[in-house]
Amino acid sequence: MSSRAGIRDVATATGLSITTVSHALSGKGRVSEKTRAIVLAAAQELGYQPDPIAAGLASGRVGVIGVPVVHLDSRHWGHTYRPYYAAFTGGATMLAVEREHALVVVPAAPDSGMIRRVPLDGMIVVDPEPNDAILADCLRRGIPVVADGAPLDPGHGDVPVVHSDADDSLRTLLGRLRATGSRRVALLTGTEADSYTLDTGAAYREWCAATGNPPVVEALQPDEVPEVAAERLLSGADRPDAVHGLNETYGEALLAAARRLGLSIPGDLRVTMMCETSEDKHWEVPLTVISLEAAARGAVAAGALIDILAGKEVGRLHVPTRLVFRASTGA
Amino acid sequence: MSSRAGIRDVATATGLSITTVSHALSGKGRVSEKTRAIVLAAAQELGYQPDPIAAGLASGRVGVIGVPVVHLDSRHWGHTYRPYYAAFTGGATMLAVEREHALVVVPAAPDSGMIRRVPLDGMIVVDPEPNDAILADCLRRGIPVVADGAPLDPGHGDVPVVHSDADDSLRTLLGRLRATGSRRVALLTGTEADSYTLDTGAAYREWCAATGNPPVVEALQPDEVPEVAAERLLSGADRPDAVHGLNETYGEALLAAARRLGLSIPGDLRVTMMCETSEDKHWEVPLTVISLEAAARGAVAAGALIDILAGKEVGRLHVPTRLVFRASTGA
DNA sequence: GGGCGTTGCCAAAACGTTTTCTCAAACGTC
DNA sequence: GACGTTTGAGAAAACGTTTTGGCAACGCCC
Repeated sequence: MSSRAGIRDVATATGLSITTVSHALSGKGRVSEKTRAIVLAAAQELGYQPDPIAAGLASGRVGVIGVPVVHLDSRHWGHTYRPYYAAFTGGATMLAVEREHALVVVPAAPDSGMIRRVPLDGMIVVDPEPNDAILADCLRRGIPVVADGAPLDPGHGDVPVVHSDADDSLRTLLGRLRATGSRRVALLTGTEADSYTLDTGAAYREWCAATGNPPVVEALQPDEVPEVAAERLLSGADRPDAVHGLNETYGEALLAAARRLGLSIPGDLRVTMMCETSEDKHWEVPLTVISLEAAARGAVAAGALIDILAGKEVGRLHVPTRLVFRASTGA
Repeated sequence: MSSRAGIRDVATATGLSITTVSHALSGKGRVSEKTRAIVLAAAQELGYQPDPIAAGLASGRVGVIGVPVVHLDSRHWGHTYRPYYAAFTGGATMLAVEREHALVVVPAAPDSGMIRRVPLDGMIVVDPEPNDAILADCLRRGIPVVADGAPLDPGHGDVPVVHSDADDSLRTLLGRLRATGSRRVALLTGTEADSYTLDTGAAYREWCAATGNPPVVEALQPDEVPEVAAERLLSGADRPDAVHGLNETYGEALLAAARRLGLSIPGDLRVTMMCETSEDKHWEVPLTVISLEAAARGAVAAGALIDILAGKEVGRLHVPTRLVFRASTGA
């Protein structure tokens, strides 16, 4: 009676075989209703809890999928990634639980190798870099991976990717600003080299080149708080008449800076931003936002991964961006 | 050559036994340097990665500790818990990695039973409730637990707890406000029934009763944003001359409301708050804050848990609160 | 050269499940 | 009553490691 009860104890307690107990509890084999009831009662009585590790070894599956989080130590994490990750994992968790899986978030430095030690059936890698160490770890370990966002280099050919049309939406948004009168549409961004920041910057510059909008990019300097950069952008000589914030933190910084400088929105300045968290904040003006729909993306990624684990083929994964025009852009 | 290489493949490739390969890779047994080099080379060559599940079953340890997150769906989560959890898991992760463990965050509804399926050696339960379902799950499953914060009911006798002196610090803080002239020190809080909210409220009321400060408590109504409650508190007839915010979200709401109402800080109003995240934000006034030192608490909890897993006894766990007086209280 | 500790390696037994295969009994059907 | 088919249950083989206990071989000391 020292250690916990195992399936063997349930078997001997009921006088049945281990096989029958396993079948009765999992509902897999053929077991009469009467026997099943006996087993259930005995298991309850003994406080039997199947050992997930042993079950995992035998079945080859542990029912756990992981999401590595890698930017934890960077300042950028708090501004850009955390809101996205929070929404993403929320959506992924809901779907995973629906489908009898657990989702774990593994804070992991790319080189610590920790990710290799965690028992997992599969992994969702968010915004992988061109030669992503974590992604490589997973593939080497042989566990299925679904990627969120960035397309991958050809090396990892067959990793399904949840695609995004964020660039298209950004162009649509900027185009609308320009079509309704804005002549200096600026971008408030960061200097980090992650793919979201880079892609957004590139899309903005391309759009400028294509439309004749003067490219005005203000980037946070290292160790600078967003409000300072926003204020610098808005107090220069050629003040922009519209600004898109890379994320909600920067967007709110724009609001704060405008307030401090006495600029009215949308009269003196139009403001838009990417926003992944709830939009019911107490902004002074309803904001035009573009959302990647992080929660939906998480759910799609988790669903695809669980499909793969179940042996199903997955098709093209895509979550459309959502674009909402509100008063901060005059409509 | 179909599936991944196992330890057996390394053994046959080198002509050594499985035992020797295991010893060479783990550094546990007695293996000559020459043999070890041969094994390492072969393992590298074959891309061998030990299966964490099999290793876990054999050794009884998977090297993973978990932190369940349970409030994800509540609005309160975003205001109060998320900053604390973020800092806490950050500290816990750092320490876990230092000591060769991985930390996973398990988003778990208390009744979903998911927590029972994740292979774990131990768990850190943050702010457990009086009859905490997750805590009970862990104990039933027989895995060691360390609790953060709330003392536990006697049922779970021997769970180590990271203690806090938040109540003492709050009394010190409030006392200082009163000693330096504040006569109506209010509290901006929520209506949630979690232990942090309840304990803070109780400590405040006790302090009021003991000192004669009129108890002024403003609580967010359900579905209300903090700014609205803050503005209500500050625009009433008997406006308080100092307010303590339950968390950084509420504290910032107080700043926003004061700004909107044209109140100067600390002239018209002193503001203090609990704050767990970085304090280098761009507040208009340097703020007096009280910090539970969430990151340190996470590290202490993780360290204690790993000690327990290693068979060591742990003593009393305590992380002192940090109290910093700044300009928002006139000092 | 006998006793004894050390070194280097291995065979085999765990670890606690799931799963496959087999088997007996019960039940219909002609 | 012989012959499928279905039902209920069990024996035993995985699953891929770690760990225990043992066994030679070697060197050292007296």
